[in-house]
Amino acid sequence: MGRQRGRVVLRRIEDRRRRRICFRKRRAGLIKKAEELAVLCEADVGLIVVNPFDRSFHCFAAPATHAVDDA
Amino acid sequence: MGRQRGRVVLRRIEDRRRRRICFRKRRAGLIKKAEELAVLCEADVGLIVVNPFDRSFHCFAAPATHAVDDA
DNA sequence: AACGCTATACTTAGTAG
DNA sequence: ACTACTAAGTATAGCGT
Repeated sequence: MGRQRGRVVLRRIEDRRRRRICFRKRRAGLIKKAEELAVLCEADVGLIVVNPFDRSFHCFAAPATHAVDDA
Repeated sequence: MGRQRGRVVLRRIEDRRRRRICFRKRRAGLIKKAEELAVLCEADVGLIVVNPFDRSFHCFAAPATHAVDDA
């Protein structure tokens, strides 16, 4: 079980089912990384990912998670 | 050498120098992940990261890397 | 089709130059 | 302060459920 040997080839995944699964997993990973960058380094990060299967989209904006100094 | 033991704590890095180094490394990693998601899954991805140290920013838009069917 | 597992690949915190 | 190295942590491809 587990992953097979071999590097990830940077090319469109032709098989629709595998592409869909990969999308779901990597979108989650990307959003997590964006949140981490924003928190760890106090950076403003904006991210939008469009789901190619149903055209819905996920949006992430880091500034909202910062403490706002509006004194 | 190498990394010390311990999980990454999701909290602002207080030391400025370490925060700066972390920012550069993680921004590069995040952009790479965004590109991979776009190519592998043919998804539209938009990303903007503002450098908290000089307010410059990096922008990434995935649709530009897709083959555009404008026939 | 979505969720859990896990072997393997990838990222990165700290160090050295 | 940038580049390179590398140990250790993290993400994920393929499989099973």
